[in-house]
This record gives sequence, C-alpha cells and structure tokens, in this order.
Amino acid sequence: MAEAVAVQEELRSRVDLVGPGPSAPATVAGLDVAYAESGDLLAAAVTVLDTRTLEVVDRAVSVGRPAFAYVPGLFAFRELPALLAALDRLATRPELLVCDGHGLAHPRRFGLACHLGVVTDLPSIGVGKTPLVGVWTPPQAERGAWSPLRDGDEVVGRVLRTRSGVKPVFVSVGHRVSLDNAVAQVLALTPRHRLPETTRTADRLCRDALATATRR
DNA sequence: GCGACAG
DNA sequence: ATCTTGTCGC
Repeated sequence: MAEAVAVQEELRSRVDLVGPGPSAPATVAGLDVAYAESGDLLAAAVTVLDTRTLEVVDRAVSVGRPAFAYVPGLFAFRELPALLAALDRLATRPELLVCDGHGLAHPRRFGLACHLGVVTDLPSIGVGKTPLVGVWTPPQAERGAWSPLRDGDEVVGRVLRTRSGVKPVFVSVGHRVSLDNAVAQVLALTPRHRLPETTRTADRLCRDALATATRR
C-alpha cells in the first residue's frame, strides 16, 4: 500500500496541468465501474459520445475482479486495470476522458482522472459527486455557478452547479486540460441532468454488463 | 487519540 | 459502490 503511494508520487510529475485541452472535442468518453453485491466482481465501462448529439457512438466493457481494496486516496488502483482493459477494446480514440471521481482534488494531487490521463496520455478531467479533499462555499443556486475548491492554499478544483437548485458536482483537472476548459466541457455535457451524459451512459452500461455477467 | 474519507 | 419506498417537482 505504501508502494501505491510511491507510484502516485512518481507519476504525478507527468501530469500536464496547462492543457488547455480540446475546446470543441468531437468525441468525449465517460468511464464508470459497477460492483456486485458480493464485492468480488466488477464491470468497467467506457462510452464514447458524439459531443454534438450526445449520442453514444462507441462503447466497451470489461468484467473482472477489484484489483485493490477500497482505500480513499488509492481508489485508482482499484478500478484502473478494468478501465484500461475497456479502453483498449474501444474502436475509436476519444478526445477527452471524463472520469467518475477526482483528478487534482486528491490528497497527493493525483486522483483517478490524473492517473488515467497520464497512463493513456489522453486529456482527462474528474467529476466527483462528493468531496474527497478541500473546503468551499456553496455556489449560487443557478446552473453554471461555481466556487473554488481549496485545499490548503491551493485551488484544486471547482464546485459546480450543473442544474439549478440541485446539489453541485466537484470538477477537477486530470491531465492536459485547464480547469476553465474542464468546467466548460462539463457544462456542455449536462444540458439536462446533474451528472454528465458521459458518466450516465457509462453507468448504465457497466450495470448492464455486471447483471449479464452475474446471471451466468 | 478521534474523525473524515472519490467509488 | 451497494442495500432500499415513497414522494416531490420539472
């Protein structure tokens, strides 16, 4: 487990925090993982959406075993293998990865989104539903409002309101994307729901894959 | 020492 | 993450 931390400290030097990343990507990928109640089986899914129509144009899944125990801060080691396997099965090359979890908003500034970005060398961002690190003040109630997510004296992300009057999401940079662009991409992916269409479609796909794998 | 703690 | 019912609102 100490080795995992060492790996993060080593790889974090490869993170590109400047970006700014694609301003108008043609395709964006969503990644998510579902677990069986038994906890010994999981399904990872990647869906690639056409950013203009938000329709799924490519998809891939990977069923396997959790590669690591769930430890906050080392979360990537648990899902990364399966997610990479799913990414390898994609027929297309997405221009941006939208991860279900954090990027820089991590105790060592190397969350899942950073890890996935560095390993694939693809632009990536993290969109978390709940915080891992940082303090913030609630953003205004209107969609698009945000407030900085601060950890110590660093701004590690933004608390973004994707739907008026609904609980905000936590956006942070993963790799090769600027924070401004990360927020712009998330808003483009949330025309009607709190979570990006990318994570919603990936979530449905991995749940279906898990159900299929379980009943066999 | 006692909590908090992505999914 | 997963286990869970009804309910309020667009």
